Amino acid sequence: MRSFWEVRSKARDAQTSRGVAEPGERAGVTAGGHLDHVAHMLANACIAAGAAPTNVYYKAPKEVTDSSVVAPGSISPGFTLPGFYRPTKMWDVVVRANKRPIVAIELKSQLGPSFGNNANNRAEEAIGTATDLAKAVKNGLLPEMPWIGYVYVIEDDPASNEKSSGKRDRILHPKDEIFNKTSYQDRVRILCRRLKEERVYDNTWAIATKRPYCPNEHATKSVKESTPCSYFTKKFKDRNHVHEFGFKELDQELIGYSGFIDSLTAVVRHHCSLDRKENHFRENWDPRAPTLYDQTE
DNA sequence: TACCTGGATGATAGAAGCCC
DNA sequence: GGGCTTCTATCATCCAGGTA
Repeated sequence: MRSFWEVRSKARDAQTSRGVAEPGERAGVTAGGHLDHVAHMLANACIAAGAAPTNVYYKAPKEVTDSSVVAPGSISPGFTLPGFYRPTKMWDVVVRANKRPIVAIELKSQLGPSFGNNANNRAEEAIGTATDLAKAVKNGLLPEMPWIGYVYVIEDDPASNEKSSGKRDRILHPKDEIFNKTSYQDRVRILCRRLKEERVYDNTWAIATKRPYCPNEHATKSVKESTPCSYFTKKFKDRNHVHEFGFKELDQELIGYSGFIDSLTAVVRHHCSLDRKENHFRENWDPRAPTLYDQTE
C-alpha cells in the first residue's frame, strides 16, 4: 500500500519535470503502475500456491528485477482474455494451467476528492467486466470460466468517510435502504460484498488507504512524513486534516485479504501440479516473498 | 519512426435536490 | 432564491503495444 502512494507521487513528479501538468490526481494515474505492487503480491501468492511462474501473467513493478514471469514493467499477451461485448480485455493478473486461464483478477483504485463523480462509473465497470467474461465463456471464446477476483482500493479520508443520505431522486421505485446514510467507503463495501455474494466475482477484496502526503505539496515531501494541511477547502475546511500513511480493510471477515488469498490459493492448488521436478522455475522461488502485512512498514 | 488502438481513471459540465 | 451537494454522462490525457 505504501508503494501504491510512492508510485503515484513519482509519476506526478516525473510529469512535472517534463513540463506536463494534468489537473488534480490525474498526473499520478495516467502514468500507470500504481497497482503493480498489488499485482506482484497476488502473483506471488499464486506461485506460492503452486502455479508455474511462467504461467502467471502480471505487470511487474519496474524495480522488481528478479521477476521470472515477464520483464519488469512490460506487458505480456497472457494478460488479455477475449470479451463478448468487446473484442478483448486486459486483466491485471492472469494465471494459466493446462493451456487455459484458471485465474483472472481485476484491480481498481479511486482517490478523492471527487468520489461522488466516479463511484457509479467504477461499479458499472466492475459489473460489466465480469458479465462480459462470463458471456465470452458461454459463447465458447474460452474453454471454461476462470476464478475471477476483484480488488478495490479507495482513499481513506474525510470525504470518503462522510455519511450521506444522498439526494432523494425523483424515481418511481425506492432505492435499496442499505444505501441510506452511507459513505463512499460504505458503498465500496456493499459493492464488493454483493459482487461476491451474487457470484458476479468468485471473491473480492476491499481496502481503504490513507494518503501519506499532501496533494498540494507531495512533489517535495517524503511519503514517510505526517503532514498537516488544508487539503479540503469547502466541506471539510474546518477540520484539522493530517496526512499519515495507513490502511484498513473495509470488511475483514467477508471481503478481506485472508479470505481472498485463501480462495485464490485453493483454486490454484486445485489446477496446478505441485511436482517440483518438472518446474525448475519453482526451485528458485523465494518463499519469503512479501505479503500485504509485510509491506505495512 | 510515426501513427493508431486499448486501457485506466480522474476531471468537467450540467441537471436536480436540499437547506437555510 | 441562492448556494451547496449529489449524481450522471461524457471527456481528457497519459502510457504501452502493435503495425505499417
